This record gives sequence, structure tokens and C-alpha cells, in this order.
Amino acid sequence: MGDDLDIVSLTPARGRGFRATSFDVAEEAGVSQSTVSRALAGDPVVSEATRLRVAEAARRLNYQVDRNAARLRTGKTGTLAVVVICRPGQDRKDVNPFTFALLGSTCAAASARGFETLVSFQSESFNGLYQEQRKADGLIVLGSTENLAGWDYFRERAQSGDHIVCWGSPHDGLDWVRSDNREGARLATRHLIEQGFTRIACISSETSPQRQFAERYQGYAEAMAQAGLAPRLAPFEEGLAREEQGQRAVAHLVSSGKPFDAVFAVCDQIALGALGELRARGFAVPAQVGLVGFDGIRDGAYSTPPLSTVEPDFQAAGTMLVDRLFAAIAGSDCDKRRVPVSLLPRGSSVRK
Amino acid sequence: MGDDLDIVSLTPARGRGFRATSFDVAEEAGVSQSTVSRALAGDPVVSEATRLRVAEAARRLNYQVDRNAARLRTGKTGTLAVVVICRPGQDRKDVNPFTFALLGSTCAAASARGFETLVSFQSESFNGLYQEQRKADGLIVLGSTENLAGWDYFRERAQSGDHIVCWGSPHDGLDWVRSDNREGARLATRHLIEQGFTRIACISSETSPQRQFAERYQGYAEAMAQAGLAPRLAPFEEGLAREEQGQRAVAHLVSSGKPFDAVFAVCDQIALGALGELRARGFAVPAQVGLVGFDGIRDGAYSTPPLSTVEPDFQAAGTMLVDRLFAAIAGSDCDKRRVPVSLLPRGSSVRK
DNA sequence: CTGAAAGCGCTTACAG
DNA sequence: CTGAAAGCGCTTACAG
Repeated sequence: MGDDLDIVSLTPARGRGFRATSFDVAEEAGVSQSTVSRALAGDPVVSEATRLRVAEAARRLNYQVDRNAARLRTGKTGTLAVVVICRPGQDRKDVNPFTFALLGSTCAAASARGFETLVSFQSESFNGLYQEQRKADGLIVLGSTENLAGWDYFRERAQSGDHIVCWGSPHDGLDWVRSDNREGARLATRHLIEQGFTRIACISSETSPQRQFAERYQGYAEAMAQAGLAPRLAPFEEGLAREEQGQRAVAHLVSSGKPFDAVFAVCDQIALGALGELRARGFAVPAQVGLVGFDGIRDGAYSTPPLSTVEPDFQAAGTMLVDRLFAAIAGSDCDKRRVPVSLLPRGSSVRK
Repeated sequence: MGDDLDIVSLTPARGRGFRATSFDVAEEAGVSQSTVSRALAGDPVVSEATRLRVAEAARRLNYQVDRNAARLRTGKTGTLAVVVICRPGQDRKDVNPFTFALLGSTCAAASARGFETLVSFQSESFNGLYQEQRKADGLIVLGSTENLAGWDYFRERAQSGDHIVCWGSPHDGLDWVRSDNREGARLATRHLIEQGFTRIACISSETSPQRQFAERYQGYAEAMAQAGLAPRLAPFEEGLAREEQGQRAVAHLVSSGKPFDAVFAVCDQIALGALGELRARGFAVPAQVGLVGFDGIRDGAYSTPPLSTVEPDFQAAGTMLVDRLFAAIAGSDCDKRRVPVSLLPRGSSVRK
């Protein structure tokens, strides 16, 4: 098996497949193996001269610590698991772009704290035994609220003592981080009022498992009341695609005969469906009807007119998920769970 | 430190923080530790009766194999690393939705083969020492072609012998998977010709580091030649945002004075910029000017009119990346590297 | 078919 | 400040 003719080999024993251990580095640096470990870990007890000698030897041998051995010894993984719950049968490209953005900022936040992220997309058979198999120190769960089986599974894991923080769970009993939905809805509604709209309907649902929809309706209703206006719920039907929910809600609004001059939709995809239906029915947006959505997904920027929306601070969202998880792991407190939001006024609501 | 009053403890020695090892399971099942290991690994040499007894004992003790110990022993990680190269300073929510979709299908493909995926987003300081630290058996790199420093870094890692397969590299010297760009461009161009367009310009670049842009221009030129039509390159300027590149390319087309009746843009974001500019200049799309993009990102579905595009089979893309990486790891061959594409005709090119 | 034993490559008390 | 030694929890020849 030996590759004795290998030109790049340092010594006959260190050919191409050679992988240095801390013992090899120790020999190369003329110190003990334990000193190598301390030196490379940055233990301040090691003298500067020794540290340099070890670092140099490690560099020469291309040495890297075997993380599996280190983890076995310390019991810490330096890794967080992130599970994205999808709908059964859903293509990965149809995952909500909001979820992808959140995944990206979550990985970035973990990385900023020196943690790796073990990511998986799960839709039917769930597996959250990361701590049990010592693959990760904790778990962040994101994704489709509709997949109740998934949320049930992870709630059970949390009850078994796993460290879990989530975004989008319909359940209590899972530690969560969410957008400041009430504030966002108030911002959107006040903005429409400032633009001169008064008969503002809100496309939402009182029965959706999505907590944020109820919170957004609440914020809308508060802002309306504060302005002395009557709130009006335009309910969407469960079980349809979001766009279709928006279309149908607008159809009902129109056929009700009761006039309206603006719509606040509790998510962007519903708003885009509503926008299509409004335009199909000949309403000028925003001249006749103003429209604001919620989530800040990219799709809205390309609609005609571009969709006004409320956007969470994605970076803060990732950071809060990770920090809350660290707090759960450490057994310490963490009071931040509401992600700040801001209004993105675009063409669908701004009347020049 | 002991939590002796713990009510749920099974025995005084197995309280809340207790974590069973294979030795505990062995004792519980009345076999040796090595038999536990074999039984749980599904080694067929173990008798069925023993296997059941061990499985039952493991269940009772809530035992899960410590993957770090297993990995240390076997030297295999069962993990693939996935690095998404971002632009420096780029917010994670602005990562190309195409890249996110690819990330999703890559993770899914790895998972379907029983592999975990260690995901990271890198933009400035790069780290690809996954194999060296025994964190993963190989690496898939995706992302922004523009970040040359990133691609340089990973090319160097590949030259050091790391197993790497990529999507989007401007370099040779990295094993790659790509869309069937020529075929996709031919489909788009033939489609425009079938719709009655003849003076079709292609927004592309001869100097872009993006290999796929050159391939797409080539497919366009072939289809034009085959129909006896003259190709026309509408070059975009480097260094601008994609949308702006599309806008300016259209502005130049118009101001050139030479008539055109359709545009094939080599990516959707350029196409969306072109669409905005066309409409701003009063061109009816598709009545006066037909338009097709490339990539199949979601944004195009919401434009007015919706953008026709060419979409790769994302699931196949993830599968090919993973299978090619496995082949590289195993040292075997793998000839599949071109992802099939299909035309998605939408409102921007279909004349009723 | 099963068991006793070695060893994967680290970190960390313990001793000096 | 450094070294010798134990041990993290597995898998896998080797022996029977």
C-alpha cells in the first residue's frame, strides 16, 4: 500500500496520505504532546517561545486538530443544528424565501460566535436527536407553521429536555423568537392612514395556527382604533396557497359591496395575490386602493407597483435565535425575543 | 453537584443528567459491549435474538451512539460541508434566491443519502479545512461568482487534495456542476422565434467571469443561426447591480436606433431590470417586445407581465453535486455534470 | 455467534 | 511552565 516514490513526502514515513497527530507535532517541536495541545489551544500558561515553536512545527506538518477527538474528550460540539420544517412533498425551491433569509442570518450569527451549523430540511420523517448523538449542543427550528406533525415532534423533544428555540411554531411549549408583529402592523396601518386612506381592510384569519397573523391583526386594529377608524377583517380561507387566499379575500371584499380604499395583508404572498386580483378587477393601485404586506420578501420588489411591506431585521432575528439558544444551553436568562421591524414604503401605498 | 432527589431517576446512579454508554446497554442486556456495538450497527453476524435484546435495552436506557466517538474510531464523518460564497458586506437576505434554492436541494440530496450537511456562509475570511479537522468528508461550494478571493481560496484547497465540487466558479481547476446552459438558451431563443419575434437581441457579456453567461450566449447564437437570423449582442456593463445592467443594456439598445423586437437576457435579475426599462420607455411587453430570462427565480413570477424563463431542475442539481462529490471521495468516475433545464413560458414572451 | 482488548487523537487533572 | 498518564466512547481485528 505504501507510496514510496512519492516526491512530495517529507520523510519516508510521511507520504501523501500522511496525517499528522499532536504526537508528530510534539516530536517536531521537541516538546510533549500535552504541551502541543495547550499551545495550539492558546492556553496562556504556555510560554510565548514554546507557543511559537509549536505553531511553527504544526504549520510544517500541516497539522489540524481532529475535532472528533477533541469533542469526544470535552463533550462539547461547537455546533448548532438548524432544522427547516417543510411541507410534505414540497420542492426545496418553493420554500418560503423568508425562511431562507432567516436560515442565512441564523447560520451567520452562529458563525460569528464560532459555532458551526448542521442544517437539514425535514418534512416527513423527523429527526432531532442531535444532542443525544452529540452532534450539536442545541437546535433551532424554523419553517412552515402548517406542518403540525413536525412541530409536535420538536415540542416533544423540547419536553424531553433538548435545547430548542424556534421561529414559526403554532405551539406553546417551545421557546420562540418572533417579529414585533403588533408594532409592524401598527406602522403599516398608520402609514396607510397618513397616505389618506380611511376604509382600510385587513386580510387575516382568526383561526390560522400562525401566531403572527393574529398579532398583526391586533396591531392593525389598535392603530385603526387610535385613529377613530373601524377595523374590518377580510378573512382568508384556510388550506389554499397564499396567493389564492389573497385573491379570494379581495373578491369577497369587492362583492360585499361595502367600499374600501386600502388593504393591509398579514403576509406578502397574500398581498401579492390581492394585488393581482385588484388589478384584474380594474382597481388602480395605489390611486384607488392602497396596499401593504408583511415580511419583506424580495418578490414584492418586482410587482407592479412594487409592494409596500414591513420587514424584520433579519440579522437581529438570526442573532436572537442563536443567543436565546445559547442562554437555554447555559441555563441562563435571555429576555430578547422580539425582532424589531421597519416599514418599507413602496409604490403600492404611496400616493404622490 | 449530585441531584440525588431527582424523582425521574431510574436508579440512584442514573439521574437526570445520566447518559448511557454502550457499556450500560451491555449490562442491561446481559451481553458484552462489543456485541452492543455490532447489534446496533446492524451487523448481520449478530443473532436476531441478541439484536432484539440489545435494541430493547438501548430503548429503555434512551441510548444513542455518540457520533464523535464513532467518528474518531472509523475516521468517517458522514457529513458534507456546504459553503455559500457571498459578496463582502452582503446581507444574508440579499443572497441570490437561486443560490438558496440550490442550497436547499443540496442539503436534501445529502440527507437522502444519509449524510449531514455542515452549512456556512463565507464572504471575507474563508475556511475550508473541513477534511483536515475531520468535520466533513468533502465540500460543496456554491454562490456568487463575483467573489474571486473566495474562489481562489477554494481552488487552492482543491489543489491541496481536498474533495470539492462547486457551482458557479469562474475558475477551471475546480470540479463543477452546471445547468445545461446552451440547451436552455436554445430553448428560449427558439421559443421567441416561434412566437414570431425575429430581431432578437441577447443581453450578455463576453468578459464576465460567469461561465454560464458565455454558454448561454452561445446557445442563443446557435438557435439564431439555425433559423437564419443574425445574432445581436447587447452587452451589459460589469460592476453594476444585475437589475441596473439590464436597464442600461435596454437603454443602449433603444438609443442605438437599430430596431429589435425581443430580448433574451442571460439571467432573470438582468431580465427584470430590462423589463422595467422597456415598460418605462413605453414598450408593450410582449406585444411590441418579447422577453425571456434564465434561472427560474421566484421574483419573475410576480412581475408585470410575469417573466418567461429557463429553469434548471433544482432537485437534479443538488443530487448531481452530491453524487459528484461522493465520486471524488471514492476516487471513482462520475460523468454527470450538466443539469437538465426546461422553458417556463410566461406572459413576457407569449403573444395570444 | 460472542467476548476481551487495543486504539482512534485528543484534553485535562495531577505532579513537579 | 512542562510532562506523564488517564480517559472520553466508540469500532474492529483477533481469538474462541
